[in-house]
Amino acid sequence: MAYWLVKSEPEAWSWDDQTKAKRTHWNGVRNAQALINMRAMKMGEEVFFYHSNVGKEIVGICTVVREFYPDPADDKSGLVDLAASRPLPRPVTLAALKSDGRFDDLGLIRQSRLSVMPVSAAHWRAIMTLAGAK
DNA sequence: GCCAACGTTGGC
DNA sequence: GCCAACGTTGGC
Repeated sequence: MAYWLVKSEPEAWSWDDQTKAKRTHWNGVRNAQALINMRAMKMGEEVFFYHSNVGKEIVGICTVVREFYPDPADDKSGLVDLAASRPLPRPVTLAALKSDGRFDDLGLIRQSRLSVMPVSAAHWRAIMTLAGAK
């Protein structure tokens, strides 16, 4: 069971939008590394939903409801489907992760431009604790 | 196949 | 709004 993190600018697509939509096609990813990560996502795996630019915090958790498939509209891209699962009781900010010290090798901090990345089980648990979630 | 120029992302 | 980091493009 792997864990993931996806980023979205809330002005383009926010956690509220994701919650209302129930299930979305996560499309428009062109970055090679992000696509490799998307290919590795399996049904039912959990994904942190991070607000970039505005908020800069992890706000909720989605689950993978459809594994990677090619984008019919763009042969250089592909999709996974994500469904909102639950919000975090307390969002975890980028500043909090940076000042904590345990997350220096988290993709979000190490490679800030990557939009889809794996999260280790240890990091996942630590972030869940910071969020006041189980 | 190299690399300079350019575009985009995202933190500050 | 600025700029660093990094990906992509195109001329050679």
